[in-house]
Amino acid sequence: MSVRRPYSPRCYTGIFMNRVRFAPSPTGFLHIGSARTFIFNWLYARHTGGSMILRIDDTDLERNTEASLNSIFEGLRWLDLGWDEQYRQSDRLALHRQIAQAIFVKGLAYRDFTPAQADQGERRAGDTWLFNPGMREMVREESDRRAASGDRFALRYRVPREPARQICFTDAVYGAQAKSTADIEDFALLRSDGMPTYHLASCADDADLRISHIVRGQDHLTNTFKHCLIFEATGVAMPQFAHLPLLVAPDGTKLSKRRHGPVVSVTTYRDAGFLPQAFVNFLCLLGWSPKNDREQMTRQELVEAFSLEGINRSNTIVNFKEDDPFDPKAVWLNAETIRTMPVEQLAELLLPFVAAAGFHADRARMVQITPLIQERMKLLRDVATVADFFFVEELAPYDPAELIPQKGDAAMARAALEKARQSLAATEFTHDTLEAALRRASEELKIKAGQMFQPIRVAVCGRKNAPPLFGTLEALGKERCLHRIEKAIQKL
RNA sequence: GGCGCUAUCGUCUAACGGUUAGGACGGAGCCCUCUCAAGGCUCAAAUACGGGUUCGAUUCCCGUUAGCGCUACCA
Repeated sequence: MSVRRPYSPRCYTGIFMNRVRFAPSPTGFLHIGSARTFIFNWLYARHTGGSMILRIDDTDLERNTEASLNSIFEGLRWLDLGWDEQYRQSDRLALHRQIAQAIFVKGLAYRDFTPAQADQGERRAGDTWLFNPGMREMVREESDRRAASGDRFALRYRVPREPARQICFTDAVYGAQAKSTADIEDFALLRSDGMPTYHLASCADDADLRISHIVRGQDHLTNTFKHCLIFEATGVAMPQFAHLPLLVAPDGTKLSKRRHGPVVSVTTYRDAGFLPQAFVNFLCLLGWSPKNDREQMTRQELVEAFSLEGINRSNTIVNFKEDDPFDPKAVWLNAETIRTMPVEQLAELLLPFVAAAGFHADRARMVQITPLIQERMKLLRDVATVADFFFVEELAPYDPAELIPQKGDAAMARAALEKARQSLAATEFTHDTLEAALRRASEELKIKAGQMFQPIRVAVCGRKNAPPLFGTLEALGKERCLHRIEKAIQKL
């Protein structure tokens, strides 16, 4: 968990410094949509030299879980972006109640003693509900008397009616927005258990933390009118809003764990061997573009290129399938990142995946193997399927027919392997000498080089498709290669 | 139902009213090549529909359709 840091000196330089926040509620694992929201906030903060604030919005006591909180921190830590300040809403309840009270005292909110509706299924969607009759108009004396007598109530915002008026704001992404108060219901500020609702807590904290830009999912676009009313009632300046298009599944429905499974969880990508840098790059491209056809970008390039103007307005499909849970673009970006990574660094990252697959390799060994598999991996976990034969003593059983070369037969395979055994036994195991020796051997046998190499490849790797032969032989070492060739000859 | 938002290749997207509608991923093919990759080249693939405005609409306006979001003490 990140330590709460004091304001950096730069923050003292002025009240005009941008302040953005990411405010997840700990009611589930870190969702990729949330991760994208975090990233966009972070990029905006870094691009403008502002501050990034993490605020845990945990006012829903019923649904909060410790596991979920851990998952959020785990996911954010993996993204490796960091933040400047950290808060927890549940530490700030006094502030929320104080703001609610202030709104109530101004007459802009009222007590609603109607019991909470448990039977929402009964309600027909046809009705437009605005407020509970009798509650909005209740005289203050009666309201006070019932409250004093212990009747439970929710505190509701008294949305202006008769005359209704337009609530307006300008969204940095969606442009000018307006909605009549005639279409806004008297939303709750405090629940009957005294806990603040999301709307109240969020606005109170945004105001108190002097958030300058609220960058969040488009599902909040219509909620923003309510938030405008709260900011107005509180008498603070409104922040700027920027709503992000939603991430949806290939069928167009909202991403959800229940329907779409682990593909919506950030840790799934981490565990499969995505690199945070590639994953962040991928998420940035969902609903934002630098408008210059750039796609592969470093973190620094993203910070420099990011702008709210580059954000799109339509929902974005995360293109996963039942049998292939990862968006091909994400996989490609990851593979590109793997390919351009320094060998030592990649080798280091691969070690835990090797261990997770039940193999053993030390750092030096991994550094030796990595160049051979680097451009053959899309995800770090692929090391288990691409390099398995480097890690085992005895190869898993394979079909001896694989040993037979193109346009050849078992006799040719046998001749090639026997020649190889003899030749390799007398050869120094370095790439160039191996190549020279085996090419010479194929010439002596009067067969094509490819017909010579395939039986050897299958003999030492246990399959036809494998890394380049000479480097592989070198990495495997003479003893092991000769042993495997011997076993292959026996199979024929 | 009400209110709001959105609509360019399969997907992510570009195109301050004038382009053969561009790029990327994925797909197909060819080249390279010891297999597989990687790399190079090529191809297929889009402005939801209908009206306007305009000399000219992907672009501006209206409508239709579709999708998404919000909608009584979830966030």
